[in-house]
Amino acid sequence: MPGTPRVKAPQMAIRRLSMYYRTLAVLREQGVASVSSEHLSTLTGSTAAQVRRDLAYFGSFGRRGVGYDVESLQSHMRGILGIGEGWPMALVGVGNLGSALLAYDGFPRQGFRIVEAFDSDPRRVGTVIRDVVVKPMDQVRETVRERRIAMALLAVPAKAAQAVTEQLIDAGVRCLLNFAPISLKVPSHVYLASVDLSIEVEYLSYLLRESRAEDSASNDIRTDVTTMMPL
Amino acid sequence: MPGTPRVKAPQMAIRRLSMYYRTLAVLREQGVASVSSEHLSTLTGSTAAQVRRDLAYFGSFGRRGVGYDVESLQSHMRGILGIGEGWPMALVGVGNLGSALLAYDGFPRQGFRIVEAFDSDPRRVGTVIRDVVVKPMDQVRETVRERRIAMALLAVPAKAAQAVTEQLIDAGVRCLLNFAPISLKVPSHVYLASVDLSIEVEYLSYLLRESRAEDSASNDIRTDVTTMMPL
DNA sequence: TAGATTGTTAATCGATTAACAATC
DNA sequence: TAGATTGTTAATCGATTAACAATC
Repeated sequence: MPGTPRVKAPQMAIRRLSMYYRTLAVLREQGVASVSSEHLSTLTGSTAAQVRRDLAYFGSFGRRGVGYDVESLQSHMRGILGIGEGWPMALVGVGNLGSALLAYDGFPRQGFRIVEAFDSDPRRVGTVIRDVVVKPMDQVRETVRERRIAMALLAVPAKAAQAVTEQLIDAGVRCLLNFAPISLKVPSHVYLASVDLSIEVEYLSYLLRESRAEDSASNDIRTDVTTMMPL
Repeated sequence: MPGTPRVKAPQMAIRRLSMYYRTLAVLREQGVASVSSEHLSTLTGSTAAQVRRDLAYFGSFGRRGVGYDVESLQSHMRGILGIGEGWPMALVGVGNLGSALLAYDGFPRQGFRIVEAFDSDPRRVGTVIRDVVVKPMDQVRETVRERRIAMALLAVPAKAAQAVTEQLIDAGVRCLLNFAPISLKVPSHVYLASVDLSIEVEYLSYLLRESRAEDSASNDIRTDVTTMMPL
């Protein structure tokens, strides 16, 4: 059964695939024709073993003793990740973040396009951002169904997120990228990824405190000594 | 040595701590005084065993047979994560995304505040967004040092990201939250977290393709049968 | 005391790393 | 052929889950 992975690839391996893809695109622009797992690993901050292991989940794309053809490997990654298929996406919530997502050029560059936007605020409904007309929430169902939109971006307040999620799923959305700081419940046939800014910042804050706690732990010893010295 | 974890907590455990904290805040608003690991796990989409294991990395905060005091546990989480300490943050890159980050109220609500913003575009320099005056890049060093800013948000184009990163680190920044779609290289004393929208969307795209491939794999059988039928 | 629920230890699971035979 | 580098298997590492003794 070609195309079917023997063993399921770890989530992190898929994410690294995106990194490889991106790096291969840069190499290609630079006119580099061939790359080794070693080279690719230094460029992506991975290891050579991991690059080979990650790729092996999906097939064998290189030549022993030679390396990988940049163009061919890139197009394999492209195919696996579904890049450039022009997936239409819906955006719900056109506040500050939502507007920024509409304007984000990273999506169209990878072949993902926000083709519909919705908001519950009547003042926003009807406004046009980047050629997209903001529609009211009660048109979610019809529009998503009609345009067969499978992916949606959720940029609404935490309190509204679960209800909107259910609306979207009911309309046929299969993939959700959630920006609201809340853990959404979705049925098992729906895929969910989350971008949670608070979690990221708090994680950094934790690391910072921890490193300072370590510093002061070793400082304690010095402090102990210092207390024996006259001020 | 109190406060020092016996075993290092996994990165994911820290991130889940943020979720617990957030959920505890909601429970407290609702006037709930006590919570069990079981209850907390259903609210956060975790498991009871995981909640207890995660907390155990940092101490023992509950009472056997009773559960956890919501207020006390929340304040422990707050302390561990460094929430509410009023960390001042710098933002570099005041485009669409950067502006949205400046306006994002989730940061101040957790006690993280963007107090300085920088941009290389002279047209943006001098503009005021949410009481923050956008400064030119050549003031990064002085400003970050003077205000002892340890955390920075990076919302610049991928091509500029590495250079800006080095500028920030040179100025004394210890934590970076990167929004540019590139893998940054940082020295080991600097902490880095990344929000990469392309990776998230491509991950969802992969899952969607994979699920459809599985469908069509079973469809193949049906299709084989169908080809034997007259059109 | 009996029931509940934690904190912790041991078992399981999964992902990463290392090693190397295959082969260009 | 000798050198290089892949693809794959085995070893290691780390995180999650399950079980249960401690104890409220």
